[in-house]
Amino acid sequence: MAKGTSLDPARTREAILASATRLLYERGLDGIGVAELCAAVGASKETLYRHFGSKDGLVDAVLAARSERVARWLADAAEAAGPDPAAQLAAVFDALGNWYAEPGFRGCAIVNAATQHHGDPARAVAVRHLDRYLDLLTRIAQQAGAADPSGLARQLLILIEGATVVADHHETGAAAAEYAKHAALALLAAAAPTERTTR
Amino acid sequence: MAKGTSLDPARTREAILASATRLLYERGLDGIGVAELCAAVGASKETLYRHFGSKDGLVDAVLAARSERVARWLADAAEAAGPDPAAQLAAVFDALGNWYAEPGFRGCAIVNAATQHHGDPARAVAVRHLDRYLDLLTRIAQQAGAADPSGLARQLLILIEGATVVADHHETGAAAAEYAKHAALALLAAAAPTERTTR
DNA sequence: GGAAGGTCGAACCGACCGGTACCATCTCGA
DNA sequence: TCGAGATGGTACCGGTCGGTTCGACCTTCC
Repeated sequence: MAKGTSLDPARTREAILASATRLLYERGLDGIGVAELCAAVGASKETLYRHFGSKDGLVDAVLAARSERVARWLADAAEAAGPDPAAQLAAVFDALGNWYAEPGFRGCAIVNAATQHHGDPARAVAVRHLDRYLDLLTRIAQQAGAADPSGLARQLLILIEGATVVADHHETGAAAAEYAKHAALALLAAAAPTERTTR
Repeated sequence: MAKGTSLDPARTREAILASATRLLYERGLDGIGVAELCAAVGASKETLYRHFGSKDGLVDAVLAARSERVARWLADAAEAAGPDPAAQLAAVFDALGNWYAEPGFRGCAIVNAATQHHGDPARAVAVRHLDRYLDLLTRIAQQAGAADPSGLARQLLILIEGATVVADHHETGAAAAEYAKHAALALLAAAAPTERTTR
């Protein structure tokens, strides 16, 4: 990018955001400095600091955008599986499995960030992120006619996060997602003994 | 500790190890420097570097010792519950729940370390740590007469790690452990339909 | 044409990092 | 009594960090 070649300040902001999202995920929040971040995106530090105020501000923006994107991606995967709750749940874990198998997979960026910067505001983003997951899972549990949709959703959330951790630190590829999927379907079947959906 | 007051070099090493274990867990691997670490334990940097060679060497020693301690703690909890596999599994998650409820709980130190320093050797320690968990869980699954003990153990591992993550980043206290325990017992019952153990 | 504003590139700042070197001090065993 | 060894304290090193500032440049709009 040439010196004053700015088609749009918003465009610059998005370019920084996209590059930072990738690099902060690959290297960790403390694994890359502002200087290198700027060099990678081709922006100057002044530009970055005018758009985001500080490195923490940039991290916040990255995490918030990523949380929203990931939650929508999972919800779309569930919706695309049709009306059957079991199929929706299977689709969620299949989507997770594809994610785990991607070459650059490093666990959940939001959870990782909350682990690295254990205080605020990364923690708040993580809580909100898991709440988004719970919303989706609770909806599926309700559609399945579970006796305790909220409780089942929390169990399913534990399976999702556990599979993500195990896929990152122990298994390779989608194996963890497969185990978690079978566990999730077993729990769903046990919680909603009737075969038909509530409708 | 006064200047030359050294009862035993091994004692000094253990003191550094204990203090570093606590502080590195509370603040994160990159959240505390060698200087502050030394000040906290009352040792000089020269002493620390003579015992551990480098900060990474200290971290390795801390993680290895912690992994062994935690694995033994969980195995003891299971053993203390008697011969019934379901009771052993319940005891494991109850122990986890007590851990989650402790004031300074910050997730699994080994997994956190592997997340922060994603490369070696923290990753190797994490793999070994999860293998220790798998050993215990496989043993329980076998005693329960599960058709696929290894597969069930992997599902249970996912529940443990998921509960730990959720307890750290979303729930408070032992709630996550309770949900995970009920899920684990349901999976165990489904995998080993006969009520009696294989013996 | 000219002012305004976004941008790059680089220099710079103070703080902190991991790691090394040196020395006075203390304990212990010969 | 005296030397050997472990230690605490301190100063220091090169490097990197997040963040600020400044000047030159380019584009856009009036």
